[in-house]
Amino acid sequence: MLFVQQPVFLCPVLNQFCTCSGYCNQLILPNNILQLMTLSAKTKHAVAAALKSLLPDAEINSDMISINLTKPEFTGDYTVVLFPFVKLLRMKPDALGTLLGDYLLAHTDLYASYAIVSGFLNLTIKDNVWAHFLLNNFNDAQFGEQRGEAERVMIEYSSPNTNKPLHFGHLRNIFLGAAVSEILKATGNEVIKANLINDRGIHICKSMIAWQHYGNGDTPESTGMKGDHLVGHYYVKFNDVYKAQVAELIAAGKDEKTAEKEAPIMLETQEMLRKWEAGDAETRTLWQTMNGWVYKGFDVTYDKLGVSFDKMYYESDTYLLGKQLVEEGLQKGVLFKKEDGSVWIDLKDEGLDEKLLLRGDGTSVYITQDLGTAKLKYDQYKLDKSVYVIADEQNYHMQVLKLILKKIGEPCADGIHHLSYGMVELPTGRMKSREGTVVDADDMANEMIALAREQAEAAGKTEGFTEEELNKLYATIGLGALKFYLLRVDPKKKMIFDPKESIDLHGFTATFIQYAHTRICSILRKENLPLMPTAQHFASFRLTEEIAPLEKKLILHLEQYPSILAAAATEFNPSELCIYAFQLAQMFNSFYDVHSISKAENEEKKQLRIMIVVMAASVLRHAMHQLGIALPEKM
RNA sequence: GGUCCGGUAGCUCAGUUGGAUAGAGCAUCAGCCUUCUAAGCUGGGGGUCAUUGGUUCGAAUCCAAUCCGGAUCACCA
Repeated sequence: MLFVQQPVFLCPVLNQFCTCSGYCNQLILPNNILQLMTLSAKTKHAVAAALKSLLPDAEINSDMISINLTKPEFTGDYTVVLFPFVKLLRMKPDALGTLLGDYLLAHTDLYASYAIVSGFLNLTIKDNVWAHFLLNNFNDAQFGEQRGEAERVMIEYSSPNTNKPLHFGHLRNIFLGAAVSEILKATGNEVIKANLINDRGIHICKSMIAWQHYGNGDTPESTGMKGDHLVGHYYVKFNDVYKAQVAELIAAGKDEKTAEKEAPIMLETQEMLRKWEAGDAETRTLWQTMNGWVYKGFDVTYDKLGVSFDKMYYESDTYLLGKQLVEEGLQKGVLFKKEDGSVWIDLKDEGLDEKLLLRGDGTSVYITQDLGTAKLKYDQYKLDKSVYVIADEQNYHMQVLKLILKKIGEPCADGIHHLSYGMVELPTGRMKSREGTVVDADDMANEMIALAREQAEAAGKTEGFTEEELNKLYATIGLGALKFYLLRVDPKKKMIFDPKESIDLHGFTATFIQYAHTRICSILRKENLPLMPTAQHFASFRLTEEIAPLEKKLILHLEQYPSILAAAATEFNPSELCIYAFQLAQMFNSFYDVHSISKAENEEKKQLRIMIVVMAASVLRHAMHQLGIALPEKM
């Protein structure tokens, strides 16, 4: 089995870390090293070595060598941009290109031909290099994965409040966190998936108060409602009552601020929070009961979405942490105390403001507990990295958090990374659960599954399935479409979702990719082959004919997968895999339309094409698996 | 007001450290099912890359200014 290694060798030609293992001074690399490098990397090395040999005096650094995929309208596979050298070497692009092209052809075994078009050297890779690549990798289910120095990474995501059900915006967070976890695992890291539940505070008490007053003893069992939805219902109820009371007080002559402070239900809620903090038995029991309902509801949703966690943190356990860190900071002189006893940090030198860390009465604020939790995580797991999947509205908060830890001298500071994502908005603006303008996560999932059913039935695709198989299939398609829809966009961009328009099952979607996969499965069934045929099946394969353009396009794209996966990992960006997989499926569909496998021109073509589609299906499965999307064999 | 993020086709989005004539999907129009699954394929129309200036062989990409949208700057969480 072949794995792309972590770049750990300092390459003498490129003067940077890469996979060449230091062999690249020699133009012909040892076979075992060659196999580990992508053709793009090999080409970069070959060009570097060629320039060094041809023009030993020229000062050429690796940044100047830019290797791109050749644009489809030109002949070639990889393109070397010649302009950066032109000025330095005082040579015309064509002359340099010829020199370089001839040298590469004479001294390496990779290129069949070259062409120079207005300053670009287009290199065509030999067909047998592609054939080798296929034979070596076509049935490697782990193609693209890395086994390097693993880092231990915690990824915190989801992190819900226990006063309402999950909504569409949470789904983006959950899918991002789950996908990034898988991507980091596939690139050689040890991943701990964590969920920090916000289970206490005034907002939790709001649903509790409303339930006490208006709940009539309702339970999930008595009403048949999912626990999180039942509790969420009373959260909305609280706000309705609160608004009415405030309006009443204003009508009675109070100003708005006073009215908001003095609304009876708000006073009751604050009293309840005080009782909770004092450990009042009755309050705690109610709190546990209602949170229990919510957790049961969340479990159902997480289970349906196919996500899980390795470690749960509860804010009721962690909210008192962090005070000790503040003490340390005071002793070190990093923090200071104001006259009223409150503790602050001065971040003006960093372009920020002063920030409060402890109130005058010694109680914590939001960021205090986050400081403590960051340290707790680090101490428990000795993390190299700690990733927080949190919406971009908290960019400032996370920046301050990291800065404070750094100033206090906590070792956990360096590993903290905020995976910031844009909010999902409705055409009318932000979703507000208080106002009931949310798209519920459970509803959304169910609607997507129903849509999958509707479209399958309309297309007459239900034959040959049992009812059970169909239900499973609709879930795979519907949830796949939902995940893909939320993951295909660059995380940092905000999204607008219009509930009136359903999520599409055509075009740039998971369904499109799933469909391409089922077509490949269908081909293999017809050929009586398993999804992963053995290498022996192709033992007699010899390439004698030219590889057709649509065949080559697929092979070339497959060869890119390891670098795409690696980029998705370093940038914490699953959307790169979405785009990659969609393009691969697209290329397959075009290929499929033109080249038959069952009726291939000859046995050689048949074998070549089978290797291509087997590998395409395998890479599609791998890429989609990272996103939590399954690919059915039939649909 | 300070800081940060964004502005690319009617809509939703791609566009690697600056590279060739700015690309997909949706929508729209025109074709393609006796042939491995048409949830598919092929083609057409559709662009002042917010604006202006700069940097250079070359700018959607880098710099500056301006305009528009959003987030944030609490002894809330």
